[in-house]
Amino acid sequence: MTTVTLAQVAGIAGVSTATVSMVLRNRGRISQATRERVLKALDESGYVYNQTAANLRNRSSNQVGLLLHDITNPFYGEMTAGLSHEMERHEMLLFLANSEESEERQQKFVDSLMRNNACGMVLCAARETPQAFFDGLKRRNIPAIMVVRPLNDPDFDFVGTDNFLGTQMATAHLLRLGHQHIAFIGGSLSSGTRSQRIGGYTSKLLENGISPNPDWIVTSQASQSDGARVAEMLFSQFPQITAAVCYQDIVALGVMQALRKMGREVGRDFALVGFDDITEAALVQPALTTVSVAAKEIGRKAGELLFSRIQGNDEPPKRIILPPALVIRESCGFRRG
Amino acid sequence: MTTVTLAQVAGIAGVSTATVSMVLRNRGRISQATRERVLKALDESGYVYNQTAANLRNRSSNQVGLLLHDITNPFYGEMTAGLSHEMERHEMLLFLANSEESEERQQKFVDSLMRNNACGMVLCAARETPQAFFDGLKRRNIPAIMVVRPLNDPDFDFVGTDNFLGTQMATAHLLRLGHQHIAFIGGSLSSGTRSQRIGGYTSKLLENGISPNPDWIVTSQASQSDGARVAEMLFSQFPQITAAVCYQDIVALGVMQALRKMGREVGRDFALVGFDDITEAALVQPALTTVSVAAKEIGRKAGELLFSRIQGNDEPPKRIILPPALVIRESCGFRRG
DNA sequence: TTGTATGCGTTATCAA
DNA sequence: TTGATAACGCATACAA
Repeated sequence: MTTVTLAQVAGIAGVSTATVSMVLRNRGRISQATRERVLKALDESGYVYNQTAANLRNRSSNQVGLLLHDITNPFYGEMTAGLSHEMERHEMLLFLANSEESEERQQKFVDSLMRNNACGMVLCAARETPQAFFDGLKRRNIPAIMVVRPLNDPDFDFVGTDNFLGTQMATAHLLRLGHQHIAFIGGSLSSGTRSQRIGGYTSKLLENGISPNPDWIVTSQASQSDGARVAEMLFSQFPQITAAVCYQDIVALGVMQALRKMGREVGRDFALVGFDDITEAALVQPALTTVSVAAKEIGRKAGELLFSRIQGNDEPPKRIILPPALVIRESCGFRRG
Repeated sequence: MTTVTLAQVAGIAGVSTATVSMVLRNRGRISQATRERVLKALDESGYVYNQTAANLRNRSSNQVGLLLHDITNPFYGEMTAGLSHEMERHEMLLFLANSEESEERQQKFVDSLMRNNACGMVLCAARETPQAFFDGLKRRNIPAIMVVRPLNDPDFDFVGTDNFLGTQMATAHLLRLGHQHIAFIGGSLSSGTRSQRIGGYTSKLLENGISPNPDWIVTSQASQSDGARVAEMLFSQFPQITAAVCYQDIVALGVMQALRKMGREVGRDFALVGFDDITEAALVQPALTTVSVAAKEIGRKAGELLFSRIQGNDEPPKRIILPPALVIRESCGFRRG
């Protein structure tokens, strides 16, 4: 399979490379006759456009990067689908990398993007990413959109959800149903997202004259099993708790498991709200009431914004905060006495 | 941010571009003195290697593509993580695209990969992909590994799981527990994966002197609700059925629902086995016995194989079939009378 | 409307 | 051990 070049096509069509190039990109004025001749030669030769050469010549590219910390998390799967769809619309290619929360892998990916002349990126940075990483990014002067994980640095565009409002809605829902003893379960101490979610939870409690009990706010890893473990400890120590707002759906699923094991029935003896609205939330029994954050939409919006930046949009950094929605299913049951 | 080139670095170091290039890639013999001088210049200048130019010059690239039909499916998320990890080990970049089962999007992605001079790809093709697509791929003569969805074309490498063995194991398990009336529920008629799974089921029945009953093999969409619908019809017509092998866990969950509604208790009156080992399988009550497929491992193996092909390995096409594992939980109960 | 010639940033071949 | 220089395949001034 020898590679066919513009020059060879030009040879076949009996024109110059400039002409072929112009036909290819619909630029300049080409007579109908030669255009057809070129098109024919293009077709016959089995020519494949060499984007690499064009990129080098143009000092540009049509490749963007997406850095995630955990692609196996269904939430990010959804988000990726949204971004991917948006990028395809603009004929751009998407590089994917999974940092697995490693700062080193993350840095390697970004360096690789730079070497490959990517024209932009969407990042959900690893948890303990040092500021130096972001400073480096700014120096590079390449469009970069941060997603999902809240970031202090005001110099970056950001697309995410309103975590604070989300848990406010969840907590309000539980309060409306008559619950007074509401726990908050999940997330890790160093998570900014978690801070915001706890903020929504505590503020709504206080609004209703309930002072939050620090013992009822517990951390957990992002897994079902750890959610179960943590919940079991919590509920055996504080049996008076009748409801919980969970940091994530995955954790909520674990909490469900623990409650069942302890002989308590979710939806009757206990009310549970999750966060994320992953697919499983609708599938478990009882179906999980949760806060939906439109992961796909985050991806789409990030893609849209990134594309506009690549096109040269130099407005000041934006923060796009998508409103969450409470999806009421069965895990909170009905109003209590 | 003006881009620094090799030539500029060479200028600073007072050497030629050839020398800088050699230092950069540790090729040729360079004296310690000049090497250090070049390294220093490289560092001071903030030089960024231009992979695009190198690729053009070398007629090569370090970019591979991954085509999926549904990245939001957690199974493919896992697989992607496995592949991504493997690619990173080899300093390769991974392009991702989501066909959403559209043949057109799929073709566009592959074309785009060709234009961008990708050096290989991993594909899980859309369901109704015409043979022409695969033929086109072969003509391109670019390493392509097929994954997960079984393919008839023997010219491609394939990595997937042993669907046949999986349902054999599931069926054998039910037979061991004393069941004689075993149904097969789920999957769509056009699915090759389903054919294999049905093969495992029927062959194991026959091995045990039971002739499969076509009426007990029913299709279903990949949703809980359709699984429930289909199961209800089946069981009300054939109440003698005491066990079922399901095409997918999602379907099995629906079957559970139907059984419950009909007053039959899974794990006591009925034995159920799923396929996939999705997260919910461990969660439902009773927990679902299922066939587990190592998605991450499929990704890893596909990456390994792809890399070897890129390196020039031209052995005949391989079929890597990873063994599934039966995960025994509670949905089959214990041995029957 | 079309052709000529040059450069994008590397690498590799040859000389020196 | 190092330097000059010609590709790699395309795009675009500029000339014709």
